[in-house]
Amino acid sequence: MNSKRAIPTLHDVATTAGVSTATVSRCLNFPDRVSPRTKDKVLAAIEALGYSPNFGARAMAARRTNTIGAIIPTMENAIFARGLQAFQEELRLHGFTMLVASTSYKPEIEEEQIRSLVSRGADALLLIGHDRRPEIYDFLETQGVPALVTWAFDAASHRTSVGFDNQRAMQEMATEVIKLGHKKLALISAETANNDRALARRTGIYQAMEDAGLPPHDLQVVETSYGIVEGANAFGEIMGRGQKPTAVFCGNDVLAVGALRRAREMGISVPQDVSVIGFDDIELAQVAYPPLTTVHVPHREMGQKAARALSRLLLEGIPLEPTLLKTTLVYRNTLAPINF
Amino acid sequence: MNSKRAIPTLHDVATTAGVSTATVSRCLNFPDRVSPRTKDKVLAAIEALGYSPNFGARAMAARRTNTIGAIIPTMENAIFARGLQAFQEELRLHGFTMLVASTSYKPEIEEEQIRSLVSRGADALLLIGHDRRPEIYDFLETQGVPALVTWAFDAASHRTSVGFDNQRAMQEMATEVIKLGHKKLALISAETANNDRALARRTGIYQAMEDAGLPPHDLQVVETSYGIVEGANAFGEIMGRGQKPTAVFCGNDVLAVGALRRAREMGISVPQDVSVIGFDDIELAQVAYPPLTTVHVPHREMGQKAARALSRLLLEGIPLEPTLLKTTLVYRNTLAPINF
DNA sequence: TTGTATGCGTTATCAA
DNA sequence: TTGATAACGCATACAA
Repeated sequence: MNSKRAIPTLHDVATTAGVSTATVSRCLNFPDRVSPRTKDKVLAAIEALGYSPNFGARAMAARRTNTIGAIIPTMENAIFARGLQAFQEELRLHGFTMLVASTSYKPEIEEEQIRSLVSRGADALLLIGHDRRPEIYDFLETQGVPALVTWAFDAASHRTSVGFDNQRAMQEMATEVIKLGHKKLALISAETANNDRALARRTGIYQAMEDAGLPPHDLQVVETSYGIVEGANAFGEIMGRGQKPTAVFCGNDVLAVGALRRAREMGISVPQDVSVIGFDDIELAQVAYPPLTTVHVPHREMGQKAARALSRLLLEGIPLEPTLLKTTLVYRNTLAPINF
Repeated sequence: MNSKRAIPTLHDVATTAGVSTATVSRCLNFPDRVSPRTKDKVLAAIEALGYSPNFGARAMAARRTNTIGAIIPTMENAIFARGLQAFQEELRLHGFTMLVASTSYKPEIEEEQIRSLVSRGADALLLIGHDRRPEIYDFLETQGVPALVTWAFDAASHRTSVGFDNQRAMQEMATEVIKLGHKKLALISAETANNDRALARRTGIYQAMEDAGLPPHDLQVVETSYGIVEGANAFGEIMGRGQKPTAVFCGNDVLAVGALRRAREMGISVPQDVSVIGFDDIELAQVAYPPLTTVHVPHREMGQKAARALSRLLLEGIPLEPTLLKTTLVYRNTLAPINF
């Protein structure tokens, strides 16, 4: 009649099953190194008591957790969802569990989350982009926690990454847009302060303009935080000015969808009056109206390869190696030649 | 010149600072119970060594983790994002950390995740909906882990929840739709098998039809898994049949957006030819074209209240109590009277 | 204010 | 195949 039974431990299971704790432990971790008879007894005891192993104790004794942490800027939209999903699925195949944390794009929070996951015993970490204080990398090193950067690829960085070339991807798109006759360009960018992807994408446009003999300085840039509403407002701001662009690049699809929405509200036709270009090719891009012309990022492939690389490192000691993935341009209905 | 320094522990910090481990521990947990002088020494040592507390050891010694687990069906879309964000923000205020896990709407995976989070020492759990095997609740009880159900409110259930009445919400909407003259109704539903929210929403429509003297049996129901594409296909299926409805309810906004897309592709005008109704009122609903008429769910409020309830339980021992939140109907542009 | 000593639940080494 | 036992890193009751 105890109103509060204690939480069952390995020891309780051992007692109930009439064996030693070592045997119970083996039963859980190396089932074949234990006789069928004992195994049955133990499993029965586990079931009867509702035993669940204590992760902390296990981690401490085994010195590993089979857990890999993923730290992403935001869960609020689908940008990272598909890639993470693939990451998790692949990890699972190798016996690892994923732990996610988000940072709201704030470096302080990211550091906090990194420490938190390391402290929780993450065997490795998945990070987005290269941009962070060197102290963090030092910390990870002294803690012996390998980290893999994704969503970006920077040959110059000595940090290994599995990602794509943000600059080049955007540059390709911009080059096409310029070929179509667009000269007056604008960009709705995510904040570039602590975001190397956003920065690289902007640089890509500059580069394309330069290559085409257009003065990069003419690019109208509006930086804004994330969200459909923010994209809409930025678009309104740009189109409310004297010098109206004929093509508006967006740092990602979410901002682009916001832009499309505001365009509709303002009575501006896309792509007749202005072209709008996204980035990422998330599901939203297909269902936007009009369907969005954008840069396709191989999110699933990225997540999967990242998971494989990390698993192989942890399981077989195979070092991480830089992997560059290809992006492609997806033409839908929001981009038209200038002499439409 | 060691290529591999060991990970610093409390003991290392103590040695470096020339104090005992107890003092270092206090320094971390009760900074004011230690003299400024020693505190400085200790903090310096921590900094110098790059020390980070071992969560597992700490959890084991302290018998709590200040961590609350949240288990949601999916992270792939924004349905749960806003609520979770609010949940996390509020938890943070009370000193708790949120751990998220997702289940892909699969009961087996949910059970696995529940065990995993409990084993990780979660002090409490946030769950979505009531629907799960009683064994799970028993397990949580023997483990002493309180769980709070959200996204649903069932007065009949003895499990405490902070949520809204899915059936009533949908019933209200359906009643309005019927008042507008619609008699031929259809529903694109999420799979109802292990989803009490989806089930309740469907029941709500049945109820409204019955109240209005319409035979519930006439409701055309298509169940589908989650996603914009799935919603589109379901809509196509419904509109391809002989008996075309004049109003199509959707189990959530994501499915509805898919329906809108397919309608456009099929040359069907919304709401002139057919009305489309969503559920949830996520950001997507506002930017859909046409903007979606839907049921607004107070996601942020729900997350916040859930966090408060759990914090108070854990911190002050105040028991959880059932909380019913109100939903509202949001009229945008996808619903029109039948004699349009 | 500080230190000592013990225990938390598990794994893993070593014997049996 | 099994059992005894020593870590693992930390918090805390108690003593100083």
